[in-house]
Amino acid sequence: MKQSDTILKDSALSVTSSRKKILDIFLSSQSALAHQDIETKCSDQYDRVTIYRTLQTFLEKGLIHNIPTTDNSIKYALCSDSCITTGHHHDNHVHFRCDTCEKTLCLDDVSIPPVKLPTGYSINEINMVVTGICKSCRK
Amino acid sequence: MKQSDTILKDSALSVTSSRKKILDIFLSSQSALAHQDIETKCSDQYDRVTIYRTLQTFLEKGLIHNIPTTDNSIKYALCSDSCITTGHHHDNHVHFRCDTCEKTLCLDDVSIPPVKLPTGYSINEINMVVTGICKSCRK
DNA sequence: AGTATTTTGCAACAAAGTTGCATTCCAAGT
DNA sequence: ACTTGGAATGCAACTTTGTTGCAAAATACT
Repeated sequence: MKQSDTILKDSALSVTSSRKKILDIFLSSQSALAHQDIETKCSDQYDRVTIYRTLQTFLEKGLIHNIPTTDNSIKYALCSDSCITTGHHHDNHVHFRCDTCEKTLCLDDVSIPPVKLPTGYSINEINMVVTGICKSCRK
Repeated sequence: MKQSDTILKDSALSVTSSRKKILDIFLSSQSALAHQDIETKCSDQYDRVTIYRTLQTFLEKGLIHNIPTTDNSIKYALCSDSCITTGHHHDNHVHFRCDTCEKTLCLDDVSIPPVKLPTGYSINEINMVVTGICKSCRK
């Protein structure tokens, strides 16, 4: 696993303690995180504004991608390695939200099936979020 | 097209002017609406709180469904006729957000393609949001 | 180490959403 | 049509979430 320092440098970002911390939180998290989650995990170590700006920066640099939700929050998740290194974004995987543990996961191995739209529509991005019960909660 | 009165009664909701108004707004709208849109279209005729509660009620009764977004808002759209009358929810259609006009549409005729998840995951709901350029903006 | 540039924290603000409660409105039965 | 119980609304106050400007601090580069 890459170190946060290296990842930041590779993305042409200066290495600051808040960025490292937030990136580490993502690296060690199994599931997608909302701004609020980050704030909690930082144990109020950093200013709210800093977290907003850091997430914004990470998004712009393609370190993380966001996942649409229906609960007025935005979930963020690390882009996979290939996604980071190539620079070009292709979040072609399905997202899963568990109704039980309420975690949102990237199913990196499940790619979004093709869909055919009526004539006249051109496709830029496709997002697929599946809800249900996840593997861990199923047991 | 059903009258708002009838729809409300069919859903066992008492008929009030705010509910009728909000339902009418949905009935006459081509695209999905956010809370803010409703507020604007009501021209401040009703309290913000009333709109929140009305949308909540409509959601619970299955009159409308919500569409996930990545911009910290929730879009709501009318459920299709069959969806309303049967009572049982099956928003099996694809949503489209136009990057140009920024409207979000229900593509009622486009159903979500099946997706296969790894063993252990059970599916409850699937949401698919496609972004791109819509028919009207394409011209 | 010194310095230009970025990043951060603070303060103040704006917007979005929630809650409790008194008042008003609706619908069901007479 | 009138009454009345229960539901819906509006208001006020509040919490949470997100934004902006600016001074202070940290970073990267020579």
